[in-house]
Amino acid sequence: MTKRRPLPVAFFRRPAERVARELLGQVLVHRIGDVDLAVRIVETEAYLGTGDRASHAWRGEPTARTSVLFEPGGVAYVYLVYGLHDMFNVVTEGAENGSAVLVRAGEPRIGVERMIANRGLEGPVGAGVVAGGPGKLCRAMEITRRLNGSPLDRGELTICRGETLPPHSVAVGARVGVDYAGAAADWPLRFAEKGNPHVSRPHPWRHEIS
DNA sequence: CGGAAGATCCACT
DNA sequence: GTGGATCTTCCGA
Repeated sequence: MTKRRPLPVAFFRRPAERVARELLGQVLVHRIGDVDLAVRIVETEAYLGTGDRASHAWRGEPTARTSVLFEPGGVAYVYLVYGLHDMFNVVTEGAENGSAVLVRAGEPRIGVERMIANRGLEGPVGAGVVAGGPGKLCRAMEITRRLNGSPLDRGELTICRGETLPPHSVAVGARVGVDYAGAAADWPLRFAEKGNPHVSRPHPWRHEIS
């Protein structure tokens, strides 16, 4: 029941780093029947695919799990980590390199009570508790592997036009939880809205443009 | 075909 | 700050 316009696929068919940065401030909407759940995206990470040891697609060849990473940008890549948590990503660029953007945190906007219930909590809750983390966001938004490969410019799960953050509002740092990735672990591919309390965790931001 | 490791979260010390 | 939960995926043999 949200009157918003989904971003066109052209938005996603650009370099992952650019998409990750510009996804901040946009709105992720999950329409379930006639009910909407929505969060404003406040934290993302780019995964470059081929050659990026932190990426599931770093070898450059699709596998059973990663086949949707090698589809043209604009579809969802949802997978399970640690046997417990779903992770929601947006596939970017063309079909060549398997790049994607992980959505790490959102600011609850629509359907907040339902999201709180989905997380097994009772309101009111503090900032970042409901969707401040990739696993928490998926749980709150009812995003599961069922939506793997789903288009994001139409249908049940969409990313809609919100706002575009000015450069001075964006913090940049190293990606979280990828220590195994060698040199790629230090690449500055994590983006967040500067100072937003819903961001998943404090981190030594590498460039805080003020 | 076995096993190691994982883009996390939560409870507990 | 540390450890356990939980299970799929993928590599190497």
